Amino acid sequence: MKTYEDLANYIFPEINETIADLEKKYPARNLPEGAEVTRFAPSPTGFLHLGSLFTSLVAHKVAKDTGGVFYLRLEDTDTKREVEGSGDELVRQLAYFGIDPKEGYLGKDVGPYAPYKQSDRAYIYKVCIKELMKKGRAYPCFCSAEQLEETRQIQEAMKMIPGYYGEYAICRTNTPDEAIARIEAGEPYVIRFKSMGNHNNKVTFHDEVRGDISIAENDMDIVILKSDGLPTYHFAHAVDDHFMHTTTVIRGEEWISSAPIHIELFETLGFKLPKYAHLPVIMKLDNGNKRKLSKRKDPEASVSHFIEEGYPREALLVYLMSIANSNFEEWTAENHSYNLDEFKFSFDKMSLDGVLFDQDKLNFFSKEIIALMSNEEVYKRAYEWADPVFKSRLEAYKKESLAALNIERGGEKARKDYAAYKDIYPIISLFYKEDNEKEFNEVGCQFKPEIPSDVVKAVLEDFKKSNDYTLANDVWFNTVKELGARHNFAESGKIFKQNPGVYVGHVGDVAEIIRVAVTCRKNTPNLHDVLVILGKDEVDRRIDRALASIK
RNA sequence: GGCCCGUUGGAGAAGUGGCUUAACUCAUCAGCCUCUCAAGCUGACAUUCACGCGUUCGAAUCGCGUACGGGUCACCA
Repeated sequence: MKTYEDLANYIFPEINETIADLEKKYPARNLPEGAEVTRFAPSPTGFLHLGSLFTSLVAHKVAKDTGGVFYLRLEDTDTKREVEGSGDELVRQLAYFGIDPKEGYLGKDVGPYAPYKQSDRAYIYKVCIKELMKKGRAYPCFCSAEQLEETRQIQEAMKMIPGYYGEYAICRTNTPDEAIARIEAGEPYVIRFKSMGNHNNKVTFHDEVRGDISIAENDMDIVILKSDGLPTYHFAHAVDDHFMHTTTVIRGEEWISSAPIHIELFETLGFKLPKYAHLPVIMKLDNGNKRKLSKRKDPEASVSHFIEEGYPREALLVYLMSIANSNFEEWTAENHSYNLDEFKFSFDKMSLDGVLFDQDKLNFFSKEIIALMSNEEVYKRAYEWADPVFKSRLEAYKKESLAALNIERGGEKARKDYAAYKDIYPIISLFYKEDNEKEFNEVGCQFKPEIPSDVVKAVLEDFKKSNDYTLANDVWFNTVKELGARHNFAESGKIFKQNPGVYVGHVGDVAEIIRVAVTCRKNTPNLHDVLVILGKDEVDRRIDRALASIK
């Protein structure tokens, strides 16, 4: 007649340590009162999700604000879904956004509570499971997937709660002798937790963002060790967050419903329950319905999308913080700052329901942030982001590019042309000869059809002669007005409208003729700036080209 | 379907029983400014807080019910 102790020793002969030994190995952190230990615990199944960036931003911020520790733990227990190399990619992308854990799995283990990769922690989980088994709170289960599915169907037909619990947990009543015999016979098995909970009782826990939540107690004998020898999320969460001394578990709200499992696990293992903060998910509107951002359907679900589009890291962070704390936007206005480090985050300023991802708002913040940078900074960042063609232009036309990026930069009324680095090239390509040539060949110079071509010609020829680049903008523009007057253009749109039939057009039309001739576009930044940056020779060259094209 | 969470304008929200004729930001629309664009400025945009009933002298704020939305019910996290 074998005991559970015998069973535990039979299954885990190599485990000699106990939970008490682990406690000594991973002692409490030495941190001041109030310092929070948080973590980001992604599974390496693909690239960083926007929601994960959101969660890690908050976790990082909480640790930073309180002088605590933020670490990264890699939850790679699902070997089937694991994507090769995505763990390192995750770390890299996080770093791009300034979320740089000092501890954890950072390409390699860094810190005193290593290993930080769950697949390297099998031994630790087994120590805990062995102890649980000795107490009769864990047992091997031999039920096959088919068997499980069958009972689930029976339960559903009887309108019972589906799952492995109570009388349906058939393996929990196996004697240690039976269990050993079946293992000996080579039957595959998992280890389940023996729950003592009662579904009719409620368990209440405190959530940092939602307040008290009460849910039915857990009564499921959940799997804690899979047949591949790795733990399930629930068990790994309890063990790791305990031994790594996490003080606040920050995770998505999809975990709320499994909190009772975690609570029972912590209690049974004799671990102190951490604080919990369940964050709202980021959703999008799809045919009038809110739904969670999906990595497959929505490019914006993946953080790499924003990197590819060339959004400044600050923009995304500021946008996410505006979702995280409703008072953040007011704070930025009052303090004239987008510096997240100076802002104090708090859980009770967090919205409770899932927010819709708002591209317009992101663009708004991004335009503001780019407008606040120096032209050198924008140049540098655009260069880092650029594809080979844009890169080569930035190199070949460094002076012009910097000048173009400097047009109406700075001050309260700064231009806000760019929401992302990808917006820059299409606008400033007018300064690049090759691109302008291409544009000329494709669209030519589309002058206003109302203005006779001999007038256009005359204006351009006159402009070539009379234009003075050394004048300041307003003075220069007066010379344009005078030029217009010589060719019967009104000096303002108002005068033109008041005297129908008297003029060929007004200054605006004169400016447009020059603009179109020089840039092949109807919309550009301030003409004077454009001309000065291009320089007399290039402007004359383009005007001649335009003149030659007029029939 | 059970359980949990939520519901203030197109979006994010402030609001914690009288100060609310419901802040602020984005978007949208209109006007101004203006050489076009981008900005900037001014104004418009919820007589109403999902709906119903109730508590109260008084409710977006409290209670109950209904509806709707989201989450979750794996050897996935």
